Amino acid sequence: MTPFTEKVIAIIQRIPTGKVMTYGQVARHAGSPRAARQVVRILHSMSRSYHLPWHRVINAKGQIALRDDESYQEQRMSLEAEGVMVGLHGGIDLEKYLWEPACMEH
DNA sequence: CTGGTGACTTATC
DNA sequence: AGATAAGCCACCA
Repeated sequence: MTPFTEKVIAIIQRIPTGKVMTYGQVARHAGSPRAARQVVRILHSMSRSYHLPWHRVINAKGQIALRDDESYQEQRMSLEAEGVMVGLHGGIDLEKYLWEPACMEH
């Protein structure tokens, strides 16, 4: 287990219910602003082994990263169950649901 | 070490 | 605004 992976896991586990984070944010808080893609790989690898709320992690466009897929429906359902309103295109109000661990942007 | 990869991100058309 | 291209980083074979 690498430090970066541990950080990413820790950050994702700290996402509160009803909130979401973008891959870029997770990567930035993990120490590597450009490692969003690596975050994706970690989610793929760890989500099945660890108890990670991967459905609370979305892309920078504020939409569910997955396309029309079973996993997409599952993620969308999970988010709605937590109070996050998801549009037909997986659109999510980042202004409302985006969560920043330290709120250092403002 | 080299190359491949990925649920991304940003910049250009 | 939607599509394309290139960049980017950590991990793995």
